[in-house]
Amino acid sequence: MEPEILELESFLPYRLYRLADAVSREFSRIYKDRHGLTRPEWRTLAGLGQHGSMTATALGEQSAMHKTKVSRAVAELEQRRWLTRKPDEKDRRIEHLTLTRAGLAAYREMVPLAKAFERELLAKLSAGERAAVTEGMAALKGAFG
Amino acid sequence: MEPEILELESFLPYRLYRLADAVSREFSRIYKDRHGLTRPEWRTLAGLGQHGSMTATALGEQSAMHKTKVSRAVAELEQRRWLTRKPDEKDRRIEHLTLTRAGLAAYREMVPLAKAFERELLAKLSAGERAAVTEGMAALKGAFG
DNA sequence: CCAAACTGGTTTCATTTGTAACCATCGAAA
DNA sequence: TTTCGATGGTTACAAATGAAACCAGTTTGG
Repeated sequence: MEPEILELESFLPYRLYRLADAVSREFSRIYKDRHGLTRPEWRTLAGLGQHGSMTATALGEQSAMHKTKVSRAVAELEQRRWLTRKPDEKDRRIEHLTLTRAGLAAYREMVPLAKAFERELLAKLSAGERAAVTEGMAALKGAFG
Repeated sequence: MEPEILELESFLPYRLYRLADAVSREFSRIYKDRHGLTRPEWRTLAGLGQHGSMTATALGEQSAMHKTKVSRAVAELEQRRWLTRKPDEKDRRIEHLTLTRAGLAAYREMVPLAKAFERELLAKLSAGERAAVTEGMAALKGAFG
């Protein structure tokens, strides 16, 4: 019997990973080069900018990060004085995280850059291709739960 | 002026990364749980299984790995006696890597599992969705170079 | 022929990551 | 109330990673 061969280049998990990695790496220049942020730090900033105030657990859920990543990212952003922690009144295990003025400023500076990045990427696609991207990703996401 | 907000959940780089990570993590069980391989090791195995014999540099190009990753993966697989190195006759810097019988056996065992994984994932999609995935990924890949 | 530039590959070091253990606090049940 | 299991979050430790330095060996240009 013919030995089976797997063509890595067309193997879905590989292609998907490679693509995400390339896009992500390119995008990371926006927060890494500019402010020396790591990805978890960027996501933390993005989460808090978007929602105003969150707990570490909520951050982890929203942005799909392990709690240790969140913990370290928060610690770093706190060092920079980009966010502050406020203990919860009722439950003393919980801390509410909020961006400081400086953190908010950084966030506001980065949002347009992020949007421009996405826009420019999508602008290279035809309308049909954009639709395919949207549909394909939604389908995969759905298929995966 | 209204402060701009970025919705992380619908931000393309984030969604893409998250999806790839989920798929990749799930797939990794096949080589990690079964043989304790890392991703670079799996890719090395896959590359050699597919092409028969390659240099480290070629491996890196084919499977998008940094040369240090290749170097370490190769060293580990050599330890396991899953591959051997043969120096090039003409150019003594180069080594030709080939799977041993044991390496090939592991490869042959994993290929059907990998294919089944992909097949089952795609089976959850409609024909149209599958087409969308294919088109969308190709478009993004093209847009990115 | 020889120095300089380049290439294949490894090693070193600092950083990032994941797992598991951990500490404190809370909620429920006896 | 006391105890026990869950939860929010941090820390410790080991493994994975990336950047840059490094060591051959090879090519190129003078």
